[in-house]
Amino acid sequence: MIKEALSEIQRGCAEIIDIERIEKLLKAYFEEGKTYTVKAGFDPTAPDLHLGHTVLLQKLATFQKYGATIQFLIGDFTAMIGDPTGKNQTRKVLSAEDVKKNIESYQTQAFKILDKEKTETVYNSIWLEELGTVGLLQLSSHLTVARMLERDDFSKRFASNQPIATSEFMYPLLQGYDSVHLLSDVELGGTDQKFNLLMGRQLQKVYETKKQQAVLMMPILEGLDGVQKMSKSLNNYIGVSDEPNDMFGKVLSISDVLMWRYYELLSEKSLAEIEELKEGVQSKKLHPKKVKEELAMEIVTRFHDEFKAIIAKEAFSAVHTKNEIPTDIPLFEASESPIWIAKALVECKLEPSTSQARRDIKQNAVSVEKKKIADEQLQLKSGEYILQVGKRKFARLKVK
RNA sequence: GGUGGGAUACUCAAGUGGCCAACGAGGGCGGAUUGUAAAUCCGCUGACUACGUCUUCGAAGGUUCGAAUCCUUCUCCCACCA
Repeated sequence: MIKEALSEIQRGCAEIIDIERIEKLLKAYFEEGKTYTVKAGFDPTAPDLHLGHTVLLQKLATFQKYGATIQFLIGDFTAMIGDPTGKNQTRKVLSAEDVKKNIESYQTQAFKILDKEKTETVYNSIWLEELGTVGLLQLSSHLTVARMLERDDFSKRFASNQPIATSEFMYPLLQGYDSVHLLSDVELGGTDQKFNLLMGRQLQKVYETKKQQAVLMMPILEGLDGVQKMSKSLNNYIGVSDEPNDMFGKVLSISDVLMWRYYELLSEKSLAEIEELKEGVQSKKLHPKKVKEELAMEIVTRFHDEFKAIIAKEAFSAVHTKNEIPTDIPLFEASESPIWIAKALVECKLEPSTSQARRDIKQNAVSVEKKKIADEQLQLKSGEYILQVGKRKFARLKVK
């Protein structure tokens, strides 16, 4: 029982520090029903969650299954500094208002995965504001500049003469202090958080809390391109609020190699099952596309429901396999009649400019009513048209 | 505070008076192929109903028939010294 739980917890992890402690916590839970706390911090800067975030959330949900209470820490105070991790630039400071605004949307999305009953939401502004200047100075005496510069991201920035704000040095200390205050048993974070996470351990010791949190690090999920980390700014993400059709399509668009990564980190299937699928594909008993579809179904079902997932799958196959036109295309109304095709494409937001539209027409990428057009001077007279650019951009246009 | 160097399109990076809407690479987009996979090949990649016009090379002025390129001022960044 404990073993099973432990292996489920270990799955997909990049690194675990002090796994013995986790084992002890599990033992206490199974044998005596004792619960424990798992802390995870959230920087309320990105109100739109994507699958990269859910890797961590899913792991938290696993802990909840095995007796943990999640300390869902909103870094409303630290967000005002901005986590320097992985940044090569000083981050813009968020206003208190922005922070507040983001939290709500963040949580509604997070509770699609987490069990609300076993989650305790805490805000670090409460104790960090109380800390005061004296407390802050005491806290900062526990970390030397040399130690701080050991950190990869800082040392790189330092070496390449990029600015590092003094406040950024405070970030790991404050995050660590959160663990002191919350008496966390375990803390979860991304691999990029290692330094910050370990700081919590160290500070718990310094402040004699009689706890030393175990640290569990999850890998950073790659985005759709398979190379860079999933992020909104790189536009390579699958958002938890994406429409079913979009979500399904995006999963299908990832590469076969990346698919296994997603399986490991996002699927609920057991590792054994995944291994079986892998072998099936390798021995050519299974078509990789089928396997990918299965993953897409699972993900869409999680964030929407099974019915919608089935619809999405059908819509996908209609459009891409049978080459039909999707049913849910946006409708636009032309500003004039007749309207020049290039202008029409811009008005339907299929193209950013008439120049681009013309180029695409030249390249044989534009269809009207499923027929490729070659004449870039084409005028659309009154009627309704289905316009298409490339393989996946559609719009319906009404010309008066 | 002193002395030098730099800022070019989404990113990196050429270009030092006309041949520059600006080499090249990456990315992106499109076409062929396909499973909206990978790999490969080809084309496009400032705007404008366009063999032309307009706006772009940190900002503002100036010199010139003509400037990304020269001059002046300003802003930001960096190096070395203090």
